Amino acid sequence: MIFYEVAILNSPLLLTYSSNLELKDGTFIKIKIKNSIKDGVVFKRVDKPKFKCLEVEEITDFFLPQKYIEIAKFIRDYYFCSIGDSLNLFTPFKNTQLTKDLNIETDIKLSSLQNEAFEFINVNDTTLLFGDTGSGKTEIYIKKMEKIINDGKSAIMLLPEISLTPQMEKRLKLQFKDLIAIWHSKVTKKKKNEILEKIYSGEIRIVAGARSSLFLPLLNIGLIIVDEEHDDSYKSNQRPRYNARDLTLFFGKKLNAKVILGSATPSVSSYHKFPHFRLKGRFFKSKKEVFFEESKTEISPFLLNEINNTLNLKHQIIIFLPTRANFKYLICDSCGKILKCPYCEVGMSLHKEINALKCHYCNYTTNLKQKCFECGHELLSANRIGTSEVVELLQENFDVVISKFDRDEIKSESKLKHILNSFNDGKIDILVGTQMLSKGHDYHNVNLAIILGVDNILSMSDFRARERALALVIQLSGRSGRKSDGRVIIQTLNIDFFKDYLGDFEKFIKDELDFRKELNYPPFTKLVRVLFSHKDNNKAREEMFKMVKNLKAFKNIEIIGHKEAEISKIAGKFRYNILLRSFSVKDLINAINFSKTKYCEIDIDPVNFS
DNA sequence: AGCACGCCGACT
DNA sequence: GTCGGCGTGCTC
Repeated sequence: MIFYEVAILNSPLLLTYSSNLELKDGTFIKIKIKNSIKDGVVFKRVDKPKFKCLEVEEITDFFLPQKYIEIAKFIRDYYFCSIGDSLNLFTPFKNTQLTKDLNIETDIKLSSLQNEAFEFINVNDTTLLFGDTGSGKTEIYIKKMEKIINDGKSAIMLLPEISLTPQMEKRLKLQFKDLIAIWHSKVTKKKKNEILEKIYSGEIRIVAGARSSLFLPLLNIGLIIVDEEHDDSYKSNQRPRYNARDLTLFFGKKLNAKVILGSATPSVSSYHKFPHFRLKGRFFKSKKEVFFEESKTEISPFLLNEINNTLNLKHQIIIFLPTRANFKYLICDSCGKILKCPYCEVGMSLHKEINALKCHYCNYTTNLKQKCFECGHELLSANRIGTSEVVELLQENFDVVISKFDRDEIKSESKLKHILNSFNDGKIDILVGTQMLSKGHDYHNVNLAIILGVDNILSMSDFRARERALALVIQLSGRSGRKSDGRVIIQTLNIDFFKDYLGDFEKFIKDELDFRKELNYPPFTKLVRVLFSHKDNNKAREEMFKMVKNLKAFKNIEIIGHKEAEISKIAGKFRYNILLRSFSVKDLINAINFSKTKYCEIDIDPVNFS
């Protein structure tokens, strides 16, 4: 009998099992635990233990190569999860892969500037491709992928889930035919299995997809591209809270693959860390005019007039708002309290079209209440303005087709395709939407982009609020006038900020880096959030204090704050946060390892502080 | 006494 | 994670 330590997938356990056979580390097996069959991965061979142990139930032909196990260990150590949780991210390899020599040719011709970028990528392990909207980043990606395929390797291209646009898909499929697959959460299980079989057989050599694509079993990866690298959706918001963009660099080093990070509005930290190539200019030379309206969020007579003029010219309009639904909480006219979710400390959002109140954190839904929860008063009024209300308001003023474009409206991929097609075919005149609007969609005939409520993003208590707000406004502005002249109207009380930087994001990054250096913020330091959540409020608070006390014994780390979370309750659990900072990653990780308690969740490099 | 529920510790 | 043991507390 040979004994093995086995990592149980999706579990903190590492248990010992036996087998007559010699098993390689990384072999996927089935084992019995408390009389039920679970999936496990052979982690390492061990000596015969003192306790009696069970035999392995089944040995599969799935496995992870040694280098991937090393990556999994890194994820375990860096993001503070069990090896089982870390291994669970990966889709295993299967012993049938074949490598085929291929010679493909795309019909992409690069401009001389694009060729310069191509050469720049060749001489650097990691490149930040800082290219304006429409400057031709995708052509460079395609050309690079073509070369990788002809070198006998494979490639992964990461995109934010939401920006896996039908256009991008069409474009890649046109160039790479059956060599490429698209992978994201909305692909059906059946389709995913088909894709996997083709990855195993070597038919598929490129995957373009959301962050989970990084963990697919492509053989001999030579290139990993992270498009829209600034996007926060690369960060997972469940354990392990990894950031796929950051992990890409570790994958690149381990697998000896080239990494390209691309964005028109790169993150301040990527700009600081990696050599960049600047791609300026646009293919469709067009004029763009930016106007500011110094006001709070409202559809003003000025905006109505602008909309009217654009419609008269038979052009289309996009209108952005920062949150879905009506972003509208009900407030009691008598006691002034906001109607809150019974399970979360957040206001219930008004969804008029289904006559309901919804909690955007736990999804609790209730009928539209007529009375105040607190005092029973019957006159409730709403503050703030959301997509539904804008649609309603515009519909009263204009006899045109107006569609919503947010997470409530776009529930499936077919719905996304349908609305985008209708919009590009001119069947819809105005699109009113949230962040979704900004994600790389190619609207041909949009001449007016209206940006509302950006001050809500700018004023968030988060050191990246300025970066996020400016990037969003630039991305949205890029949606207007892609093939003809465009107008952009920004409603804000912070005109100076946008005026200074809208035309020069690089200047913003440089100023912001000075600012962050001064204030000891990333990328000059490392931040960690530690979250405590428990249904017993006292328990959650006490656990936080326990860890704060433990942490005080360690040097070179700073406890920036420890307090009740901004959203103090979600789904019935009370929440507390500790925010830590250090110049030394090592000291920080060490301190956490020796201070953490059972109920804490560690969030390294957080993007969300609430 | 009998049963439901929730907490906690073990699982190899 | 998930299961089962056990203690608390309520009902018959």
